[in-house]
Amino acid sequence: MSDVPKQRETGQEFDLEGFLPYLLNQAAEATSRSFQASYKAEYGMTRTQWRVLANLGKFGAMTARDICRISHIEKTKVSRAVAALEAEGLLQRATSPEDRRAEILSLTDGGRRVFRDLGQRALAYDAELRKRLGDGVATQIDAVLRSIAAQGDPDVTPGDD
Amino acid sequence: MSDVPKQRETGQEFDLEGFLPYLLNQAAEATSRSFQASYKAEYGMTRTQWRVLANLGKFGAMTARDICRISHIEKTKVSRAVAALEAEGLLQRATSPEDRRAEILSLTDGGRRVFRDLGQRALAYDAELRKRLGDGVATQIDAVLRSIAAQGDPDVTPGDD
DNA sequence: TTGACTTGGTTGCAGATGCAACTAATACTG
DNA sequence: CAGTATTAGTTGCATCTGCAACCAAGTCAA
Repeated sequence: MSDVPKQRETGQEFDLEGFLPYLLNQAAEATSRSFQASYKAEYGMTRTQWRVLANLGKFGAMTARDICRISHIEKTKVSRAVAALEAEGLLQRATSPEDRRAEILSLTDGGRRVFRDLGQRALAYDAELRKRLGDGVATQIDAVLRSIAAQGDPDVTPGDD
Repeated sequence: MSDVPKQRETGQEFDLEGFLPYLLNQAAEATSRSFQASYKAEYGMTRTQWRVLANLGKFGAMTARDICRISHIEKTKVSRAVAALEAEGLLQRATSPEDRRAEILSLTDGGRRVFRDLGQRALAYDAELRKRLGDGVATQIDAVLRSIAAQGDPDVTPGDD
């Protein structure tokens, strides 16, 4: 950690604008932010809430823990998002019969309705974005991003979303 | 805003895992987080602080406003990061002679030292990541991400980092 | 010069987050 | 079955962030 293998200062200089974490963040923020308007303005939802809802909408009922695993969102965040969504009547909890610690989460009818609405918007937004990027890129980008997300750093704790 | 053009529910279903904002966030968080250890553990710096420092290190003295323009980080965030970095003795301010509202920011020797150190680590981290991605991808990804960051959404406010 | 408007930066405040500590239910192990 | 270690979720607390309101210096125009 502290034994940087004697890099000559004259080696190469750091270029912020070519630094992947930086570029990824810029791109991620730009897109998330612009789509954010959809769930924030109309439903007063948080990014995390939208994601939790999206996961439940997409994969069906499951526990908070499953959501953490699938989405890599930290459990605290999920916990609070679930509480908020429940308060809004968008999702329900049911103690798992097999493990009374776990709660099976599922969307209510209202939740599903919101999911359908936002899902359609997301689809439209995504399509538009990909169209601008061009087919060639659009088809490759997913795999690349998934790969980066997975590798990020091999030897580091799970982290969150 | 509320006139979703009659999308048949039966059209196509929303696939969270193919949603660019989602994928980008996963990738961005994964990389940023893992690199975060470098500046957080050793220098107790924040992501924003690291970015401000990186910008100053890379582009030299400039005003907070310039940093906002270049990095798209929101001005409040920059303001606080600058205050923190100054408190740590990593940067200095000097009232601009031409415009006394503006402050020319520049790294101190200590700041430059930290920049060199973190810059080298960033370089190493980035190189490793790109190596794993493979040359083909690595050379294209930058342009794509920049394009996404720029387009994100054409008609939306500047936003932040 | 005066008064209205813009611009560089800071601050107040209400959220949103991360991390560690904590509760409750389970799973092991002898 | 007791006793300890795990695991699902929640909560306290100390930041970090976003947005709007707010100064102070500048600009512009009458």
